[in-house]
Amino acid sequence: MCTIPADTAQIIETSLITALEDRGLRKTTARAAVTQRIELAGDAFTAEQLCRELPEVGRATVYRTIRHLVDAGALCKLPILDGAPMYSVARVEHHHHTICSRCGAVGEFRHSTVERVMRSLEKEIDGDIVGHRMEIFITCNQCLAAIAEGESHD
Amino acid sequence: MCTIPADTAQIIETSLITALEDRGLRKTTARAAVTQRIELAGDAFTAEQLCRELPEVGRATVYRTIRHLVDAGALCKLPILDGAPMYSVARVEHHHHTICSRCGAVGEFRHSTVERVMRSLEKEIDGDIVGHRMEIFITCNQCLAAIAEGESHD
DNA sequence: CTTTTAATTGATATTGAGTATCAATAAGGA
DNA sequence: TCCTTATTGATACTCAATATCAATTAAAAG
Repeated sequence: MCTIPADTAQIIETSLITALEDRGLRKTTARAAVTQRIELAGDAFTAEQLCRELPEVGRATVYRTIRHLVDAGALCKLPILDGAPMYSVARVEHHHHTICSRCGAVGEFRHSTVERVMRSLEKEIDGDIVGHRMEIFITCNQCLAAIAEGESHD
Repeated sequence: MCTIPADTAQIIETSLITALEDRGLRKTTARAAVTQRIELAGDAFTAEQLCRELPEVGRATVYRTIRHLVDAGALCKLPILDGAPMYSVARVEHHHHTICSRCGAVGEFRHSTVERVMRSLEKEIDGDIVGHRMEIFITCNQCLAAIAEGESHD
């Protein structure tokens, strides 16, 4: 039984739910709630966060929907060094991520040089390159400001 | 009570156990067994693999020793996309990893261009860069050979 | 609109990785 | 050798994620 209240249940035509439909999956109330929430939040999130924010959707369904979105290439799975992986909406075809090591905010960037590095590495590497992953750890501007603010109060 | 048999218990002066001693940690039979095993194996490994291979050492101790080695910078923790992280001995100061997506073999490489890319990214990125991580997914030469072998048998 | 069929859901149980606890034990300096 | 403190490891626990499976729902067919 799906117990999603009417206001949450409203199905909005979005790219995430479309990504699921394109894979032959049904457009259900639960999936609409999950994809909508991801899109409205904007930020990166963990599976458990989503579960907490959507108590009306079962955990199993939240996890399944996330997996489908990752399989569809609509979400990126970011393995964090400690703890559960984070997910962020893939807005551009191929990109990398910045992660603020103070607040956890995730950003996206593209850089043509990275692709060029890959090609030049192909000679050095003992096999065929099939993919790569790169994360840059930063202290974001907001956190830098917060730190400066905190110091000025001493 | 430590129940490590005599042959496993032999304490060998190695860089890993030294890394622990340098941090003021005691040279114990259990830690010697763990570090020795890591060095003899050579390959990357998961914590659970180590536990299975060293049933005479308690799980808690295996996990604690790994954590100490990572803290000391003697081991690299590699977050794998699915499942438990892998660990590999850090042989050079700063480097990146290749991971064979077929057999899981982990290699190490350095590339000066990666550092140059970091510097050039500093302008584009919204904050201070404090670190980065990069993994290249490959099909290693052994796997390429195995695939070719398999195909020739059709 | 109703029927039909297969996909989907979600409460629950289960797995698996990793950590906390704490009494017993071992390391290593005095 | 003794003494103090770090270390160990059996156990219980937490947390993330998955498997199970009867009840429910989507949507295609009639």
